[in-house]
Amino acid sequence: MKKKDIKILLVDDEPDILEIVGYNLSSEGYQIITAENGQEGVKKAKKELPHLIILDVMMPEMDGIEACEIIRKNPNLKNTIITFLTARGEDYSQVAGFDAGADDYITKPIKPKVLVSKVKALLRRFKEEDVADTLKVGSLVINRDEYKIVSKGKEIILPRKEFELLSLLASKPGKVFKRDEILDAVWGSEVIVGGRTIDVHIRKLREKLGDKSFKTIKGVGYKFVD
Amino acid sequence: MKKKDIKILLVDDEPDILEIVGYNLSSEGYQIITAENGQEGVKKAKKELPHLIILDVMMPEMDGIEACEIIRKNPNLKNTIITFLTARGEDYSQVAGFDAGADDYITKPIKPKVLVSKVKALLRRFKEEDVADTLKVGSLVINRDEYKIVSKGKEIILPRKEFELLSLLASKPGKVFKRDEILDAVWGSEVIVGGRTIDVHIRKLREKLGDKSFKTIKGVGYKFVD
DNA sequence: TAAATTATTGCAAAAGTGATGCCAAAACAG
DNA sequence: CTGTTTTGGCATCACTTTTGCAATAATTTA
Repeated sequence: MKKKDIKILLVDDEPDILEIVGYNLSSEGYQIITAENGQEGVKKAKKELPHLIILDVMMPEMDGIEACEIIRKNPNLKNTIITFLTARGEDYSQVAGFDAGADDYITKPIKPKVLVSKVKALLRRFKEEDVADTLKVGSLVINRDEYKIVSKGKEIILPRKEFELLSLLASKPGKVFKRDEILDAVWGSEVIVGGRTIDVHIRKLREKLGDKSFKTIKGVGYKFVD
Repeated sequence: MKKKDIKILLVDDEPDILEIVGYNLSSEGYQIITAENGQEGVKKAKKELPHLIILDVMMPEMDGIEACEIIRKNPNLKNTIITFLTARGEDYSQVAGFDAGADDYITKPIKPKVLVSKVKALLRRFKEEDVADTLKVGSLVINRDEYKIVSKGKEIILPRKEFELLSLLASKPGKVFKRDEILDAVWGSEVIVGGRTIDVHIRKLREKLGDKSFKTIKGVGYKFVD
């Protein structure tokens, strides 16, 4: 994974901090996303699935601790690195922070050099392959490595064929896949299966993920919409 | 083992000390972790498995001596180097410290140059291979060098194949390893073994480490979850 | 346009298939 | 000789596929 592909989410209510931290990290080549309070932070974390989150402890609306706890509960963010920003001497914050699931903390005042090297150190955990090969479509996250999907925050385990069918359809939301395209991709060109087989699998997916996600185009095939 | 991979845990209740020592060591390229009291120190030591721990003797909550004793009892930290920070002239501390299992001590006031060279000297003991090559996953610690694992505080000896299988699966918790990936990695691509061999080893691991840690994805492979 | 015909898809239950768990015993290695 | 690894044979269970029919939509015909 290249530096450019690494997303860092910055959450702080002070624009100055966002500015200085953001500047230093983006000039290192990282992709920076910012949020100005805990709620926005949580929202963006879920949406962007960043690799590292830097979270100010003291914030209006929702403080960093609470945000951290919420983020950690999301199965897609379980492995995201979270580090707190705390004023020096705020003992309490640090302990509570670790309890909430933080990986590290950075003390203010911030020294750019220290910050950057800390971030590098934290990200070093990720080897290239460690970054999950995930596909995100609407409220749906498909994780090919772990062979699981997360829909609306809930993990769902799918059998093999259903998983592959879903992966195919969700790979291009809106696109209509013809029945023989589906057969080719999921079942392979050699295998001969009856015509009703696809319907049945579509039906299973509809049961598990909701009716409206899969649309039938009569005489043609199916498509996935989010 | 590279410098960047060496973790040093700093435990001191004075932020200034953490600051100055941390700064000097991290600019030498070491990875620094800090804690502000003994309890937090012990917690982080267990979590991070640092290679060197610098421990202030006088601290609220839990003093350095006590922390040191606790740390030494943990099988995963048996070989960690522990050095005390003591005010000059505190003879008593030094003696008690060695009893508690410390390897060295550093006297305040701290001179950066002395500190850095002392740390280097202490770490020099480690030849590259000596640094325990451990992998920590949830309540499980895998020590590739010593060919043993520690699960929930208990040491478990595993036969070679079982150990390698576990290492592989635990190297990426959550990731599904396909049967042929497993065969390739554990048995090697030349060796041909029957299909039931993997099951049997998985079963052994389940017996020894608990059922729920290993999940079967039918038609795909296995994954480890913590 | 309405009704009838035909093609296409939805659905549920049943049957089929194959992968996995498990055991006991053989082969192997130290 | 002891503990580890591999194998083969079943039993089982989960997933896949089939099948037959109902429902729906498209097409034709009156």
